[in-house]
Amino acid sequence: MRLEPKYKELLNSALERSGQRATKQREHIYALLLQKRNHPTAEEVYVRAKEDMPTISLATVYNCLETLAETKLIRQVNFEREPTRYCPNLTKHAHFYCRESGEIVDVDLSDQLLDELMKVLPAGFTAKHIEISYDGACNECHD
Amino acid sequence: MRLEPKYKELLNSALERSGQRATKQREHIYALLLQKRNHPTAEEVYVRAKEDMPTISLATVYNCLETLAETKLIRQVNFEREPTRYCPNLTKHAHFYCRESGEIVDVDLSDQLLDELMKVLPAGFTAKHIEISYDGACNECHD
DNA sequence: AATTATATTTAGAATTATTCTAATTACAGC
DNA sequence: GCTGTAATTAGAATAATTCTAAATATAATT
Repeated sequence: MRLEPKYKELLNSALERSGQRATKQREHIYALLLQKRNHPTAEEVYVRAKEDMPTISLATVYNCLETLAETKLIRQVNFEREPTRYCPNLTKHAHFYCRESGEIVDVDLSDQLLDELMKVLPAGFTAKHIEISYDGACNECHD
Repeated sequence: MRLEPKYKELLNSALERSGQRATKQREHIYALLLQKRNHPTAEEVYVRAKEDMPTISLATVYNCLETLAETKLIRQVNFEREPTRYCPNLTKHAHFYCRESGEIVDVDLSDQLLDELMKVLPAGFTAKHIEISYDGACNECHD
């Protein structure tokens, strides 16, 4: 698993900015999220991480994911109370959860649409973030 | 705690439709959600329910909330992995979570806006439901 | 109204994702 | 190469929720 220079830069500067160290584990987990972008759970990340780094622990996986999320390199994705999933796509997007296949797909959102969503807030309310989740059937699972 | 006839009707027909029985506990929990619409957690519902019905159990509270959600009389509301909250507002709306006060406020959504949100889905995708959550500061908590 | 069948409630145990703890290891600056 | 701090690790702890099996309530039938 190679972490492209571009992302290595991103990781290093994000960690430095928040006063945290660059470690093998953090790099490995970041690389693996970037390489296969299928919104894995912590458990799934753990399984994948062990392939190349057999001594890594589940606690470390949680710690690394937490650090990456804190430094805004990845996003946490939640559907109801299912295990949290992780997403390295930093563009503005929503998530579509297919009830058939269980797959999660990114849905791009325009600034304009996000703007409209902000405008419907009552007076005096200011949102730092909007989270949008669709659920239904994806193109492969025609219902 | 009185359940208005209108809502008693709603409850009874929803339960009947799904082949479930009308019980004191279900009615009580539904009434209490309608009476104070502050998006309580199951634990909070439990505390409130015991005031008038001291022998009710937490498991029953969970069961009743589940039944009410299943029959679409209430909605489950989730923020990240915090405890699920319950909401008897059946109009199309999003939720605003104030990080300061912890309060959750309903935000009405127009059909038009929901339509636009549906339109940004990739071809072949059909959503049964869209869940929208804002988080930031409410009017009382000017940051 | 009594009988029966099924659904619901209940208390407590079990589960599951996640966080915490304390000891060990790694890293950065001197 | 030391020294101090941060990160990793294994395993225990936590917290929300679900499950289990027995007791009770409700509805349907006689």
